[in-house]
Amino acid sequence: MDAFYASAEQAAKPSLRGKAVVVGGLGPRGVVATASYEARLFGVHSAMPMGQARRLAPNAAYLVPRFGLYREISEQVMGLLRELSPLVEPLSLDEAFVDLEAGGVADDEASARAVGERLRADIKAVTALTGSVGLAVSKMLAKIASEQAKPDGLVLIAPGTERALLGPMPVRTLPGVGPATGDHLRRAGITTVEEIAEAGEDELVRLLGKAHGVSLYAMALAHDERPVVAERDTKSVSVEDTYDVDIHDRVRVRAEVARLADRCVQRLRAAGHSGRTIVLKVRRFDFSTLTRSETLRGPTDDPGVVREAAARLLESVDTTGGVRLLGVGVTGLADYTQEDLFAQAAEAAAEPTGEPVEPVAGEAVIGPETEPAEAPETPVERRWAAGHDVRHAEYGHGWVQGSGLGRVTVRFETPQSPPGRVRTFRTDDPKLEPAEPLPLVGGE
DNA sequence: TCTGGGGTCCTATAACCT
DNA sequence: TCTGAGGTTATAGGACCC
Repeated sequence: MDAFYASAEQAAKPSLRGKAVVVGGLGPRGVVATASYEARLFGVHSAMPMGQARRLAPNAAYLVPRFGLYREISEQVMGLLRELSPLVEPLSLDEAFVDLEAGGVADDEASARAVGERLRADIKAVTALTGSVGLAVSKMLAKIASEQAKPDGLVLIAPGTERALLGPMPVRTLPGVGPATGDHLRRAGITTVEEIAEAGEDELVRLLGKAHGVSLYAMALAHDERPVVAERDTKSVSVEDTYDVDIHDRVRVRAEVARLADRCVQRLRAAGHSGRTIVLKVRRFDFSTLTRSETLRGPTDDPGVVREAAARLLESVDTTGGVRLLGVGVTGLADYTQEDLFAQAAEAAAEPTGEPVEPVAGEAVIGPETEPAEAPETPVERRWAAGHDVRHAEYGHGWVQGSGLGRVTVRFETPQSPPGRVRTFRTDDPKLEPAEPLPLVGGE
């Protein structure tokens, strides 16, 4: 999908069509998730700090991501892909590989092109959004083709032309070459795919290590036999938060870790998993990041157990100087089964820990004397997140354009309406309530 | 106003086992 | 008994991807 989050917001909000739209974290430490093509003209791009984006494009619309909406659209598109082949490998909400050969829908260039164009038309009809299609003999080349096809296009790499096409491209084109590997190669005088091929496998292994060297050399020769894999099992579940202001208070750090552990377990359970290894992640004030992990004797999905392990891990970390991010994760996942529970209970009974599980009381732990004046509590008013849908008793459906100082500004429009009017209300206006996103297509 | 959140995979090292 | 080769696990860190 093209500029997926931003395009979805433009489809939902007629007044934003043709305008610069930036979707991402709006806090002081937010980064850009997606910029619309209009915003990209100002130099805004993914992963850029929001502050920088605002300097480059001060008049763009800045919105918080709405994953629920994106997930619904994603499922519609993945459904269309599965009509083409059982072998569909999603890479993210907005990207997937499809093995057309396995689907029996394309066996030559012309039929592949026809399938691709029909798919693009179907995506547009079903979602009101544009998608791009890359067609080639391997995953790597299909991906490169789809990048070239964006926005709203289709590119087919004809068999036999791969090496010639790849040769002059920068090394960063190849999957697995990021900033670090790119620098590494550049220092060795290698800047194009051609030069990787000329360097030879031995040289690449010497530069980058065994696995990376071998695979990169193969990619440079356009050799990529990786199969399209439909269902890949989840290997880990984690949650993390970056704080608007570094946390110095150790008591507060402990409370946050307990909160994150609970959230992580919620997600773990929702996915029907339990896990054996607990991981704590700490990013300090200077952006240095460290992880600590502990492997239990058996898998768990017990919040108390995860909380305790995370708390233990925290005790081995020095947080003086302040903490910017905390995270808690679980790996070594097992399917949640009744046996696991019994085994766990038996183990717990057989292995006295010496102290009972101390429930962490979240907010209650934070007393005024432990909380320096650095983080003023936001008043207990309703939060109106920029971009979220609302309904007003008189004016109907709209979305939050901005809020602050006890006021919230709403634009009243729907995916099918013309661009709408803006009105401002008090944040506690009883006629205003949060609403679900409306369908982008087919709404009356 | 520098730098999110959710993942995957690879590497190195140490401990332990055979 | 000592030494070594080689496997598996646990742990920590880093690169990369969207």
